Amino acid sequence: MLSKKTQYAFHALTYLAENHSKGPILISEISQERQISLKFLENILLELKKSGVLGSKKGKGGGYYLIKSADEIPLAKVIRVLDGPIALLPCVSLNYYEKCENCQEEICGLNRVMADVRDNTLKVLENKTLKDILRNR
Amino acid sequence: MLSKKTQYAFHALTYLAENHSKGPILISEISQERQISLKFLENILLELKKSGVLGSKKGKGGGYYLIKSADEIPLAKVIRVLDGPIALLPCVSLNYYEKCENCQEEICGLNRVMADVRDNTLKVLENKTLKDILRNR
DNA sequence: TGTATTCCCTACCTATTTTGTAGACTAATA
DNA sequence: TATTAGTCTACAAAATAGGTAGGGAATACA
Repeated sequence: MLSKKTQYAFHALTYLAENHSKGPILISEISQERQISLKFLENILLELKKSGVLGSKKGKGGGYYLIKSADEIPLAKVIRVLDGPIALLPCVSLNYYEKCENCQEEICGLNRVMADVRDNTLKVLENKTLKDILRNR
Repeated sequence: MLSKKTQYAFHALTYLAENHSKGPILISEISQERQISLKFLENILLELKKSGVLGSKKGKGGGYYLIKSADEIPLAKVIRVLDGPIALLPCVSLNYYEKCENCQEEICGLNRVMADVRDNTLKVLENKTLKDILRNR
C-alpha cells in the first residue's frame, strides 16, 4: 500500500498542477486546501524538490511550483521518491536493488515471478503521469 | 514490498510441495531446512491453515501438509492471507476495501489509475501458482 | 489409561517505521 | 532592516513488523 506520505504528495502535486498559472504556491495554502498537516507537508515538498520534481522560491511571493509539465512526471517517480522501491522483493528492484537474505537467487523461483509483477506494475506507473490524475477534466 | 512473513510463507509452502510424498511435515523440520525462526513459523503456518491453504495433524506422525496441489494455489491467495491487500490504495482493494480518508472517490483521479495497477498486478499473481516457484524443475 | 508428541492459542516483547511536531536558521524581497 | 517563506535538525507518539514464551488440547500408541 502507498504510505500517507505518498498519497499526500499526489494531492499536493495535483494542486500545484491545477494552479500552475498562479506562480509559486505557499505550503500553507496547499496544506489548507488539501487538508494535510502543515509541518508534515513541508518535509514532503522538500523531498520532492531535492529529487528534482519541484522548484521553490523563498521570501515574499515565494512558494513551490512544478519544474516540468504534469505529463512529464510519471507516477512511478513520485512513489520512488517517497516510498522507495516499487517491486515486491528487494532482489528484483530496479532502483533499490538489494540481495535477499536466506535466498539464493539462482534457485529461488520467487524472483522470476516477482520481476514479472514488477514489469506489469511499471507498465502503468511509468506511463501514467500527474496529468492522468488531475481533477479538472 | 512483501513482508518477511509472506516471504517465509512461500519458502515453507515450496518445501511442503517438494516433500508432499512424505506425508505431514513437522514445523521444526521446515524451520531447520528453510532457516526460519520456529515460533514465528508456527504463527505463519497456523494462519495458512485457518485460511484453507494447509491441513494439519496433531500427535505423533503429525505435521502440516498441502490441501490442494501446488498449481491450485495462486500466489495472490498467500499474499492476501499474510500481508492483506494487494492494491496500492484501500479504496481500490477487491478483498479489503476501505474508504480513503480525505479523498472523495468521484473526483480523486488516483483511484482509477491505481485500479489499473491492481488489475495488472493481479493478472500475474492470480495466474501464477505455487508450482511456478518450486525449486526442482 | 497414561504418556509422549505435535499442533493450537494467548499473551507478550523489542526494534523499526510511519506519522506528525517544534523551533531555530537562512535566503529573498520590499 | 523587517517581513516573508522555505530549510534544516531534532524529537516524539503511534503503529507495525518481527520474534519469543509458555501452557493447552488433540492424537497416537504402548
